[in-house]
Amino acid sequence: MGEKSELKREYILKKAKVVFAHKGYRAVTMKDIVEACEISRGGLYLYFGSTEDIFKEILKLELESGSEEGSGNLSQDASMTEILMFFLKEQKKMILRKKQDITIATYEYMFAHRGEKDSTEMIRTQFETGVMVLTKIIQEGVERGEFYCANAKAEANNIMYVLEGMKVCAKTLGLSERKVDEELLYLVSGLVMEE
Amino acid sequence: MGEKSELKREYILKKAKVVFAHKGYRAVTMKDIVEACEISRGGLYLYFGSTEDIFKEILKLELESGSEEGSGNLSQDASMTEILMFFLKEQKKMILRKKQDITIATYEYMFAHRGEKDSTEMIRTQFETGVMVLTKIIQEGVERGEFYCANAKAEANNIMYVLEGMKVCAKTLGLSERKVDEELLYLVSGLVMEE
Amino acid sequence: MGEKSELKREYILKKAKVVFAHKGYRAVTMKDIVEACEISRGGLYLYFGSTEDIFKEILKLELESGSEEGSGNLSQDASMTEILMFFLKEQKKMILRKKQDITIATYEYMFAHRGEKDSTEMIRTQFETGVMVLTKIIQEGVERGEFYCANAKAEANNIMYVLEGMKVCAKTLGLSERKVDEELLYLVSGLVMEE
Amino acid sequence: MGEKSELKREYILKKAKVVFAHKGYRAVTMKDIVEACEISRGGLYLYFGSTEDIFKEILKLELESGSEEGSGNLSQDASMTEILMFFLKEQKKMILRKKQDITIATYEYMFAHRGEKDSTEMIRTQFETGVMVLTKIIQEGVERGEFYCANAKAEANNIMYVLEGMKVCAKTLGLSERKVDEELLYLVSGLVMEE
DNA sequence: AATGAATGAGCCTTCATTCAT
DNA sequence: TATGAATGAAGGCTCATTCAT
Repeated sequence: MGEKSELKREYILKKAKVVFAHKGYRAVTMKDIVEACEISRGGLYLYFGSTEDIFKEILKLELESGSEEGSGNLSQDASMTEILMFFLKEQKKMILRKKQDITIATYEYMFAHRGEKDSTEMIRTQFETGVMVLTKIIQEGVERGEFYCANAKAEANNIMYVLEGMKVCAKTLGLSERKVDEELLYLVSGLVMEE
Repeated sequence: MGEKSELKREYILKKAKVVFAHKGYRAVTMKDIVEACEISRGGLYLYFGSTEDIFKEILKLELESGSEEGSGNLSQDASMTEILMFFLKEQKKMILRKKQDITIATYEYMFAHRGEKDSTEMIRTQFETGVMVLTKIIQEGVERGEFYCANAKAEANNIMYVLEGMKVCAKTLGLSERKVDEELLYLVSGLVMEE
Repeated sequence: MGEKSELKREYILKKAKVVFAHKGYRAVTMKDIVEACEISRGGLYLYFGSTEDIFKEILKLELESGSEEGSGNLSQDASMTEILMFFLKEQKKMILRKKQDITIATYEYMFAHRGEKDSTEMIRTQFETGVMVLTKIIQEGVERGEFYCANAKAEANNIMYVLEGMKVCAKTLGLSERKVDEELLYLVSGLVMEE
Repeated sequence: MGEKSELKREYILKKAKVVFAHKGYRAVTMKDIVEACEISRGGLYLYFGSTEDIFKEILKLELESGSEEGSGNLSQDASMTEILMFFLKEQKKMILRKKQDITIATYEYMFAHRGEKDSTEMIRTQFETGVMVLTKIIQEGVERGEFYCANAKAEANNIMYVLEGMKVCAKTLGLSERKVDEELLYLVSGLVMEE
């Protein structure tokens, strides 16, 4: 597979992502993707064998790009509160995002493949990474005297569950930006020293 | 449709619930349910017109039965801590339940019908009821001097998001009983006075 | 079968006729008729074994009632022109009739059973009766010097074909009352002496 | 869809026409056509979405081919009587035709879609064209002194109704060639001067 | 690499007909 | 007589997947 095919793969994934964002995971058919890509049925099969294959790939790219973002843009002498706020702001974006949002498809994918270790591995890793990052932030904050927290790890887990809860609520019940802000504020206010 | 058919309706719902618990919402076909019920194709259509109809009914019964449970079994002089623990223990059961568990199907149903107000109404109500109940418990606990909490409503919301987060994690990433216990303990420990 | 059942038969036929008038012949199902009659499925089968049975019966009654009408209401010293006009006016009613009109159903029935001698017998008889009646009218008119016609039988046939043609056109292409009047007038004007 | 598929479309239409000729319009199922064509169910749906689509197409072709025929084959110095006879002979063919005859299907189609303007448009046009052609023939015949007719338009309409009447009688009651000949002869004899 | 026609399995839905009550 | 639940056949439609070109 030369460069050219690699470009086509990416093209397909880009178009397919839109489809998954619209229709979720289970409802998407190879036909949907073929139509979105405006290529032939056979053509698609040269690159991907099933909607599952395609979605896995999209999900992988999504998670990779996600982990890259988290890093940059913060001046090195930022306070831990600032860093925490930044982390939460990123999460807020994901919770409220509408365009190119494959959250629902991802949940459906995981429901469909629950029990298959390697299908959910990526997501589990992402969650655990979140816990780790938060733990570090909180610990550092405590050490610097910015935060008060008796158990950083537990608090980190707690925050991650809250975020996950809001994510799923946003996609099912709907969630206003105000509600998200209130909740995130509450989380932070539980940590910072003035408590 | 007399008494007899009412029994059959219930029979179908019972069998169908097992199917939805196994396969989620979208993957379930009328054929699946016909086979689970060991009745004829046409026979099923006498009672329900689609998997959606059937699932809606199951969901309604589920939520109704859920709201009935919450009430009883607590002596009237129970401490608010005991009442909170009871509430959380019920939630824990739902988070970890394996048999007859239509959690995944319910999420899929909501994804499939997001945006349709009346389809998600029941669930939204349930969530809001949870918030209200928790708020009352916390307020009463604060008044009695059992709990410390500056903002009962916000804390109640926070707890509900955590519970939702754990519910969805349990169905996707998997969640051990120990993890759930740890988290619930952490939630309670954040409220009780010794803090 | 007592009186009571006879009444029920008639009730069913009355209700079924409305259904056939609405939906034609082929599209009508036993279910349609059951619903129109507001009786049970099994109940209908006690009286009729199929939509064909029912329609045959309706058609028989229709044709019988039709032949009764033709007779009355003309003073015995009416001119042949008047009698012819009366005949054509009756035909016109049938061509333009909208309510309780089973013309389309009848055509569909005959198409479905073409080749079965006894199914179409009634209709053939009706047509031939029409030819005979017209022939008599014309002959008598010629004898009385009211009409001019070299071949009464051929003219009668001709008129019957025109009527049949207008009937089918009315049900397919649509036909205004004016058009029918023009055509009937043309037919009569071809007969009366002033030609 | 290239040339090849166009061939297949035509192949399907050819086979389907036989089915419609045999079974009429309403009774024909996609399965019938699939079997007549010896292709797969899905294969048929690549070309046509319903029996209605297929029949519409067949009808269109039928009417187009019909209008082409009428033209040629008459020497330019033919008498109007000859031209009229030719026209009627063509009609006679259509009235008595047995093979590839979709007359019944066409009536059923119109009954099923009565009231839908564009579904019946083609047929209405055909009828009106018939009237126009006949009117011209008669007028010309009168001018040349071959025919006697006080009202060409009315006579043309009259003839068209007769033809329609015979067509529908042929498909319902049955009509012998002799009967048709008698009637057509009577029509002509009513026009030519010797009257 | 790419096309898109073709296949056949599978689900949805409706109906005529039966039968226990 | 009358009911209406139940059955199973039949037809509609869509989709994943293959394959000749």
